[in-house]
Amino acid sequence: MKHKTRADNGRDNYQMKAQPVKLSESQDIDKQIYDKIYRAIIEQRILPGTKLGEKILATTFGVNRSRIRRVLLLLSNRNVVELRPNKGAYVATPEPQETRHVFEARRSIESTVVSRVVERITEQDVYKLKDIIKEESENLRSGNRHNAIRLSGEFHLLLAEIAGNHVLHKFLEELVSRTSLIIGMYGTSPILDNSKDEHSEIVEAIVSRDLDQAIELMDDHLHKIEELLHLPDRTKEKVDFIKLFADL
Amino acid sequence: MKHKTRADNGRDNYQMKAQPVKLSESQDIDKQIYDKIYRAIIEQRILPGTKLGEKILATTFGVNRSRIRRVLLLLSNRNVVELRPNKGAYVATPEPQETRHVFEARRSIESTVVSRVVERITEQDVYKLKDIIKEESENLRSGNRHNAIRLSGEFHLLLAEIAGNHVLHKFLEELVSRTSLIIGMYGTSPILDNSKDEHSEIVEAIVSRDLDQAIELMDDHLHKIEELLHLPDRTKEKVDFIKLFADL
DNA sequence: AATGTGCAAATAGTTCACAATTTTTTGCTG
DNA sequence: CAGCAAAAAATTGTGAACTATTTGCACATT
Repeated sequence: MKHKTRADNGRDNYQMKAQPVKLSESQDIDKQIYDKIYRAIIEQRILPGTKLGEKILATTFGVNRSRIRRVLLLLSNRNVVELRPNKGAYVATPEPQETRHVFEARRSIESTVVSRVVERITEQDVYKLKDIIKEESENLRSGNRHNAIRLSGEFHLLLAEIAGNHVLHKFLEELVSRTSLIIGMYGTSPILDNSKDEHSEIVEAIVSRDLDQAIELMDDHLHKIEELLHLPDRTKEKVDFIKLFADL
Repeated sequence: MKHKTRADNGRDNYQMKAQPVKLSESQDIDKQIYDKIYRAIIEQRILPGTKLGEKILATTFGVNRSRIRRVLLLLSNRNVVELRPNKGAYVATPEPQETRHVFEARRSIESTVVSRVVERITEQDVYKLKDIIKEESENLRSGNRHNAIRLSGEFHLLLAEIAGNHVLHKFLEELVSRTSLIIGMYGTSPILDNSKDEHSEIVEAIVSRDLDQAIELMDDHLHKIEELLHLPDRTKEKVDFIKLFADL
């Protein structure tokens, strides 16, 4: 009961500051650069293993090298970029083994996501989901692979958004991008082709509020992608000493 | 945070970094500082909201300020620290709402973890788990709260390690530390007291290979913690405009 | 031809001074 | 002495110079 005279002038003082919120400039710049590099990687415009030199990136984006370093550090923290000390930053090259872990994690998280989505989905959300699927198949038909890849990821991320759990959404963001890298390395063509239909089925199950069915479809979908990967058979594989000992 | 390689079983994957690799020196320093700050936070030696000044940290650890900045950036990327532009770094202060998301994510991930653990657990693992539980209750009895908190988290992380999925382990690491912060802000005393018994029950269910029971116990355990939190009722709360708009 | 050595260029990593911003202190006024 | 404003101090943010390490290349050696 300390704020007695809030009726008149007190209140106005606070609200004066309201409008000009203006996020800190430099944080924005960092994020923009981060997003651009991130996007280029997950759309497979830059392939796994490619070196990301600091200088060239700095001049490309017209910023100081230290900014680039900061961004690369964060990208590496999300396993999209690999930082080799004194060597530089490289687009991450997921190991075949990593695949199992990533997909298991995805199944775990996305089944929870689907449960929440079944509870919370609105009509508007359905439109958004169908929009993405439509775009996905259009881009696929017109041969725009880059967009198709991104969109097939965004379908899953939109679900996480609808689920309304920020934590799960953020985790899934990382998993989706790692999946992109994995597909970039070991993917086969049917993966993207199947994707859009399976996405449709999942949406159908969700709108008919059939939780078990929706979860199962999601699970199958993720299993199928994993199975369609062409992982090198490590037992028969000829050892690539160069790569193996590159940094030891 | 650290897992010394389990000596024997190469049953999975990643031998984590063999002996003579010799990490780049400075990476090591960074990690040490990161761990120290991290630990201090999750053990609640530094409370949520505390400012982490760059200069004081730099002199404390006897390093350059830029090193501290790098570490703080990474800590903020894991939601343990909040970076307010031009203001500095602060120990994160989780919102009540965040709690729901964190616990939902934990239940999702840890039920998967438990499934894998039931499949893979060895006798040795059981010893390790029981060791932690024993230490937990000893520290609790002797009033060493800091250690008790950390150990109750490490129980869950050890399970994730046994599960053998690095991705889930890393996610859980973040979730456990955020849980520590949440308990630091909204925790009530019974949380830690119950913890060790519930951990024991979970281990029992796991060793008897009772998957359903194990999952249910884990789920209940996490639910119970969440329920024991004393979250402020946001709907009745008077809005503090000053604080709310402090930085806009 | 394959391996080794040394040097120069390129690249990554660190440091530090200064710029920008916030916080604290001080001093003034009613 | 409360309230405000200007000045001072402290802190965060940036960029560029400097150091350290790696890489590429020419040339020498066996």
